Amino acid sequence: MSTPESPRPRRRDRAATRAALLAAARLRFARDGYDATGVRDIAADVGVDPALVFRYFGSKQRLFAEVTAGAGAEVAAGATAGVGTGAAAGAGAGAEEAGDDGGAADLPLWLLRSAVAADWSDYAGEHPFVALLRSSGHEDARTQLQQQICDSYVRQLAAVSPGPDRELRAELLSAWLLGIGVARSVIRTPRLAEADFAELAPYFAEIAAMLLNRPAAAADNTSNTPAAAD
Amino acid sequence: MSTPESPRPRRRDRAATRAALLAAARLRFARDGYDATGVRDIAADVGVDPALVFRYFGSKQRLFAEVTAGAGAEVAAGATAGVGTGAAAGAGAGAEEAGDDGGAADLPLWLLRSAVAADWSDYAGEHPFVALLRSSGHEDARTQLQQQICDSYVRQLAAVSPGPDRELRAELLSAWLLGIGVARSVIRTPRLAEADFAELAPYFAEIAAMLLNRPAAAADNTSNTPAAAD
DNA sequence: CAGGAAAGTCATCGACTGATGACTCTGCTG
DNA sequence: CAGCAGAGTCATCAGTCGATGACTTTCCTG
Repeated sequence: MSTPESPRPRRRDRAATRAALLAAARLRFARDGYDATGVRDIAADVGVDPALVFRYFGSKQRLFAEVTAGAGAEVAAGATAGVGTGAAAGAGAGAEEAGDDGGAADLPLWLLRSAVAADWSDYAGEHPFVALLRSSGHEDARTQLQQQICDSYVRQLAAVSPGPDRELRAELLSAWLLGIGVARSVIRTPRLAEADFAELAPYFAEIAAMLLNRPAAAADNTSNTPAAAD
Repeated sequence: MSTPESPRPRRRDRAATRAALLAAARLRFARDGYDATGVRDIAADVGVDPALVFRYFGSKQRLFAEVTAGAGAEVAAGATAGVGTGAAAGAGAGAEEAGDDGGAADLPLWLLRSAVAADWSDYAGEHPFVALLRSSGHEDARTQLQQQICDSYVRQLAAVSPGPDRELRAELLSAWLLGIGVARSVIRTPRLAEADFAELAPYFAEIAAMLLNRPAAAADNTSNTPAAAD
């Protein structure tokens, strides 16, 4: 339904057909998840016979692996090169001229924008990580997800964070980014689902700075922290 | 594998068999998701014929609906009655004597403990929300998830938060809780997956207090301001 | 134009899914 | 003991899934 089929019988082109199948699979997997996506659906989107999927990719699993590898590469490329350049980010929000003072301090905001405002129309409108989460029942998806999140989010956030426990704090912030994506597009929490980048940025920037820059927060508020644990 | 089958042919008891099927389904759905769970699997766990599932629940969908309704009720009951009483929370961490100072200020920490330290062994060891997320491909699951999260998390967090935008801030905190659960059990981020409640509580308490108590943070820092904290 | 490599199609397989209805067996009651 | 209501089982259906291999059609090349 997404790809309008042309009346012409589609000129034979191995590379183009393969790419079209890959794009259709990317969209389907992102929107419906691995299990709910059938090989016949993907082929129907492109307008070819389902057998071509196996001809070009070997199996549904391998097609999925190729899709997720591409998604991971795309996110990783953006995360490493995006900060400071501001490339490939402008979608809905208007605030694009982020101060290019240092770059490192902008990383959390750049990740937030990538999560809520970037153009992920190739992935059913969601950040690839959230889309990949739909297929988390499969080992391949989880492995890719863990590796890509650690590489793209945690490692870089930890790199701009001083003090001990900086990995834990980086993972906490990564978890927040992920949770925001899930809440917006999967659960559709009313207020958050319609918020744009400009509305979330102040809160996120303040807390990200606090979390990343402060090694060990105030440990005195033991109102109900387990004091006798250790 | 989870339910040890007794060698005796299982005395006939409609209520007990129904309850056993429900428990087995809860575990399977939580661990593997709706699609990956077969009616035959559930019946095999209990040791009865798959046809009994349809006899007692009508369809797989209705069985799933009953499971999720129970999960939602369990979470909601804990969220409404748990703060101040500290009931049904002690699992891994030993501290149960929550400071009964006010109750409202403890809500975020209570939710965190419920997410990372409560005994959810009936749900494959994960918070029901995270478990339910595995079946998010189905409308029923998403509806339940949205309703329960709004009722159990957002509404109560917004109730203890002053000022404008308190719903958005409550949803942001709810998203963080959700993201922490996903990162810990689905993605298995290394540092966060092994952290316990005591390790996370200081960070979470500080940021939750900041997010909930401050109506609108500094709105000028769209780029980066770690300075205008307090 | 002739031929062949390759792009694409067709029919079909075997396994598995949720679901149905007729059946058997158990255990309580009179 | 007889009988009956109902708990549990069996065989089976219709549909879908991923996957395979033989087939047909296209298009480039000589």
